[in-house]
Amino acid sequence: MADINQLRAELLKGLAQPTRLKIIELLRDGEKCVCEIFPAINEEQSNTSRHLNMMQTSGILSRRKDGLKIYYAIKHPQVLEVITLVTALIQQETEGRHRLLAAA
Amino acid sequence: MADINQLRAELLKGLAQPTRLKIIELLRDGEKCVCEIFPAINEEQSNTSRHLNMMQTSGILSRRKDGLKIYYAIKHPQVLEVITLVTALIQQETEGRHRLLAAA
DNA sequence: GTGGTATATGACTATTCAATCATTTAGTGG
DNA sequence: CCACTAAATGATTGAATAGTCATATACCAC
Repeated sequence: MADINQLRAELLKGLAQPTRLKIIELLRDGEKCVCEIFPAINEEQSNTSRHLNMMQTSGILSRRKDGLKIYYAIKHPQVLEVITLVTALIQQETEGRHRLLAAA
Repeated sequence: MADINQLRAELLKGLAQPTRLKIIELLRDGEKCVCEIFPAINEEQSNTSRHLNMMQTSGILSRRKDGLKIYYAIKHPQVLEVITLVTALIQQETEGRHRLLAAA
């Protein structure tokens, strides 16, 4: 019996990192190769490659080979929905804190 | 200008851990005190306390004091929606892998 | 074949994280 | 005051993580 929370945690860990979130944002408008991604997010090629590989393994990204280049893309639209929800959550939190500050 | 991806990553990190996900599952049916939570998830009191504190700080849980006891609860329903999405994602992934295996 | 470009990987470092045990703090009731 | 219960915290350990640099691998064109 695979521990569902273990699987959930692994998937979520794939999203819970700023560099990886930057990559996902970049891939919103379609697949890109590594050579496009790493300059766009201003990270080392090797570091970018590791993050991409990690997200592909955990099912967040898909990978397509075309000659020399390897194209990565967001595999499931739900990933973007998760980010939307998280963003809304942060906004609510921020508003809550502002309300507290204003009341103080 | 606060880095939105930094904030998103911090929030997601609060969810991306099996013990914390177990706690969230437990809190689905309402607030519980630490003394109820740690035996239910079979973790040390101190470890449970750290996770609870961490999730409260990152805005995932709310905290209420009542005498000796401290009650934690899920603060925003979106947290549960995120978990629902992630679960659906995992299911799709698992199905995809089964299809590949069947085809092989 | 050579040379060049794209990606992945090995080795390493510094940091963060989860967990444990012992202790402390805070609240309750006698 | 004391004894007791609930929760948090200091100190520590081992494992995981993100990042870097150098190198290896894979593919293409000549």
